[in-house]
Amino acid sequence: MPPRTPPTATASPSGAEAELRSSLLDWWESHGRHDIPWKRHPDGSRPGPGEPLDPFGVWVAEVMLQQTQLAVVLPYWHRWMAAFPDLRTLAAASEHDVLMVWQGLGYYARARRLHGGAQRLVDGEPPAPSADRDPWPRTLEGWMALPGIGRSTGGSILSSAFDRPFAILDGNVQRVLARLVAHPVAPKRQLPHFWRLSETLLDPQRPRAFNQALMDLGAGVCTPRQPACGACPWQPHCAAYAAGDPGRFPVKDTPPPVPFQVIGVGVVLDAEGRVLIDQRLPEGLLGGLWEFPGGKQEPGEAIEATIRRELREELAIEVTVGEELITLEHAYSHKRLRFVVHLCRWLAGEPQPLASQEVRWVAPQELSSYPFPAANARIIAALQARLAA
DNA sequence: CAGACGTGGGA
DNA sequence: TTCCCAAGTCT
Repeated sequence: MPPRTPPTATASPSGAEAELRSSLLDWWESHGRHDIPWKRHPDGSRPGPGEPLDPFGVWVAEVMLQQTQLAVVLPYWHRWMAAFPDLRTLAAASEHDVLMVWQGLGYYARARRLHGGAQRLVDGEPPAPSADRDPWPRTLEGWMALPGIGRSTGGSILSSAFDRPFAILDGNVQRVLARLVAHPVAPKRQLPHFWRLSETLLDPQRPRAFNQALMDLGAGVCTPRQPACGACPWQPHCAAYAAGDPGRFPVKDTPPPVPFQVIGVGVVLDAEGRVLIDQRLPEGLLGGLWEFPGGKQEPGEAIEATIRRELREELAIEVTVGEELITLEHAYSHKRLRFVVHLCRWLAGEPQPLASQEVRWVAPQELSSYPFPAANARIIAALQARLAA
């Protein structure tokens, strides 16, 4: 039987919304994710309507979840909460320790902003007569004033931690709503429209459950490819389903081409067998992480010459470029790189941080106490294997 | 507004 | 293999 309800979630008054809310929440009760640790009390019980959850755990989770799937976040969240169980612990931590725990999760500005936000919240507390003053914002403006918190993450935190009625608009919600109304334009081009839609649908009586249900629907049923429309509580109301091709929505813009570059990397060893690493500048790509030095190959340049030149320009050292250790390719969101890594022998010059925050000679077994990006972790593995042989 | 900003998983 | 993309924010 074809869908009977036209795509009028926005236009029609409360009747259609009530049906959408109740059908979604009924579905969620039996098919949603109810085992998410930051959405439960410390004793494991589910929070009742209006009951607050630990805002710190929710905040950490929602930042980790930006552009990152739940399954990837879970182990990081557990490690993070073990290392920094509360706001004050995080605020007092060093950026080095913060990046160590975040290492491998990507988008490292999130970690720096979370750290900075914690320090701001702690500093914002008045000096101490009441040591247990609640530092947590209760308004969207309050959360969005923190670094790394936009409207969607702010709404997620307020609805999740405090069960307050604030809408969300992540990728899941954009996709679900775009299909529900068969929207003909890419959501990112008309965000205000989608925000209004999300706000209109939000159940003001159960905002925490509704928002979570919407995300669970997008993550598990209304998936990007091959949505499971047969399992969807909104199938009778879905304009994309009625149109016969839900996979056509949301409409997407053509992505820009990603540039490709070859990077020459030197694993420089001195006479004592120590290896040279540098800490990247605090902002930008992989900001604050450590790495093996190197740089872009220029047109017509041999890779050994690239490595010699980059180490001269960025560290003011002279090296002999030896055998290849490993070559690996790595795709970032906006570029693809091939790292050609050679073992090098240090010849002369005290290393200077000309293009980095700091340079340091370390024993190979000490590398595990520095935060490295994923591509460099593979270089470390190759180095350890080589040294063991 | 368009581009920067990571990584791992799935088809 | 290659491509897509996932619980976005900042500039």
